[in-house]
Amino acid sequence: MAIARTSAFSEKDRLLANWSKALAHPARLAILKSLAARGECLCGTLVVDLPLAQSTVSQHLKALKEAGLIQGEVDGPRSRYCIHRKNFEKLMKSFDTFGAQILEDIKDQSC
Amino acid sequence: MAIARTSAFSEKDRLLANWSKALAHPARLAILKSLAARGECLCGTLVVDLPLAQSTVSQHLKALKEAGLIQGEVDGPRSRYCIHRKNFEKLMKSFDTFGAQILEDIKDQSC
DNA sequence: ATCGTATATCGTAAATCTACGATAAACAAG
DNA sequence: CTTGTTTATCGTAGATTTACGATATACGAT
Repeated sequence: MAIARTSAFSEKDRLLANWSKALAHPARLAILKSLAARGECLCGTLVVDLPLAQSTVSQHLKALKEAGLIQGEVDGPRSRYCIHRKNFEKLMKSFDTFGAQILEDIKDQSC
Repeated sequence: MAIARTSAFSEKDRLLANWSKALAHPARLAILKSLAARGECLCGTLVVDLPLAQSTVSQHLKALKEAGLIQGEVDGPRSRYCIHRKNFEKLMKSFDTFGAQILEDIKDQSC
């Protein structure tokens, strides 16, 4: 972004845009799917699943965590992650609401 | 991005990530909502709705068009845009499928 | 205490994104 | 044909993203 102009938009739009950004990389989608399929899992497990360096995976995990979509707990020298169910549900609901409104609005349009 | 590594991921994930990226800016969300609410509309109309310069709005429109979420037709010296209903429906379906799978996977998990 | 393992963070480079003004292009109107 | 209007594109600056290796940190094990 340049000279972040985002403050000029609605809170709702900014939130949804932020969540979209969290999903806007295939590695992060893959991480979410992996976490869901495996239950909770260690960073190291994700690293072997992904074609990325350990530090890069760690960075993507941080992004997902900051977006609130996953949570992590320390387990000895390891980190165990899992999906933040409540927030993930909120995310999906937001998308759904957004999409439903659009589709409702255009349902009688010719274009 | 650096040295785009995206080719290493599944086609599906890349597609959804790409769509997410299209939604990952409040201006583009605002444009989609505006287009839906107004039916089709001119670039100029969007410009007055948004706190952005004309060239910036045009850039966002281009991004949405390249993502397939809107379509535009030339109308004299103007451009008239509207939502690409079919692709938008696909987008929503993709999100829904993705989210539903995750939620299904984690439904019995304690985390 | 030392060593090994797992993960986060730092530093950095390249790519991309976002924004703007300036300009080009396309057309209607006169 | 010239003028004015509308939109796209170009050039550019600054911020952010993505990636990696190297290092720091945290802890278990010996």
